[in-house]
Amino acid sequence: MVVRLNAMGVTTVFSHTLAEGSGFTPEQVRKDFSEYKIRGHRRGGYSTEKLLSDMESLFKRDRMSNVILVGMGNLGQALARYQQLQQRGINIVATFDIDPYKQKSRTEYQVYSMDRLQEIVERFSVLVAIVAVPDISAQDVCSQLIDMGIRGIVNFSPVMLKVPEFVVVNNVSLSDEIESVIWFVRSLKKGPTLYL
Amino acid sequence: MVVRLNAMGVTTVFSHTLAEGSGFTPEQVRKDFSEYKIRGHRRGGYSTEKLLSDMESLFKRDRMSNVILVGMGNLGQALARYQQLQQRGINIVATFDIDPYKQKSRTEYQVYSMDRLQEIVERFSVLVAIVAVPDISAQDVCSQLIDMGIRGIVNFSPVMLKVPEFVVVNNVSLSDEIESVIWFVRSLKKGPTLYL
DNA sequence: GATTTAATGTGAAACAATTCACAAAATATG
DNA sequence: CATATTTTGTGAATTGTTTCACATTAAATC
Repeated sequence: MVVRLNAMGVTTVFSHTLAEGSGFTPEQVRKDFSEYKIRGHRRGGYSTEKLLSDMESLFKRDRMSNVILVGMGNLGQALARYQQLQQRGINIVATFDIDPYKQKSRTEYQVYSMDRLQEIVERFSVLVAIVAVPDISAQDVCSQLIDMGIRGIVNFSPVMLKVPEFVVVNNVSLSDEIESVIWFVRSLKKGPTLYL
Repeated sequence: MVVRLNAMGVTTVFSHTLAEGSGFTPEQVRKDFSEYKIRGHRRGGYSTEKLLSDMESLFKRDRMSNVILVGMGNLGQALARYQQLQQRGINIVATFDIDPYKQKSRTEYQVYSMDRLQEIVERFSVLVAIVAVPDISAQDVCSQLIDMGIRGIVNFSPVMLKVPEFVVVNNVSLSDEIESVIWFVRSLKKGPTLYL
């Protein structure tokens, strides 16, 4: 958003502008900026240029993050072709699948077989992996990854991965996201957060 | 999870079992069940069979929910082929795209052009739509959908949709999910929740 | 059948997040 | 240059969520 504004030639933004565009309240925006020592001007708002550089260093978007993608089924392939990741500084250095036929896929990426994992993780010192494999193999793949040095996992499979506490896991469930909207629409009030 | 346990012949579960498998604490599980009047037995835990039927009626998974999918790019196609949705009672009744060539896609779904929207939303009384179109067309598509009676939107585009208050929107950003893991791994402490 | 054990169910306490309210600063206006 | 206006920055109040602690129940054991 700030990128767009800056590109449009806007030099300053106000907390309420950012809030409207991002779904937060102006107070939340200011509190969060404040906590990370990002300062604005009393009356002139925030400078888009300064904001951009502050946020780049804060999120460390200045250098690209190398990640690997394991599992080249439907979702894996979609992620591999997903433009936005590059723009956000997320660089998929390699993709993997047990099935060598997935190599035929229409992705520009080469799909490696699992036995090349070690080599590539080491070569690019990759710390984060995206797991988009079927549930049955998720835990197995996950354990392998951790052994090879992976310390962060974005898990698209619907199983709770068992990991040591020094590994961070983010579980993303597309079904849950859709189901929660269905729930809201049907009941028009807040439902339980629990999906088993 | 409960489905699997029940299929395996397990007749009772404890709150701590469910907690471990789902990433919540036992207290959270019990509180949530309690709020929705799902009762267990003071020593025998919860009956999987009863749980299953209670949850089905609670989430209204007993009948299928009809949704439509707009935008058959990479992500759209992946979602259209995503098995898990069916299992969760989410039924994609039709898919749409402005580009008629997307009809050639390897999906079993027919891809309709946008002018069939009205007809199909009405015919199947669809209330929820999944939006996986490029950012530039997101707001436009969204407004059309609402005019046609859609009341819930799962938004995969990176723009904040402007909607009337009777419409519920769930914004899902795959980049954010990945970036947050990168953040955690790099800093090993909690970062800001704000991504602009 | 008395006692121990293992679980639920739920108030109360602790903690976290959000909103409110307003002083301080900087610009704009007359 | 005095006054009004706009916006930040942040304590204080509110609201929401998670954890704790324990009474209650039912089964298991002795």
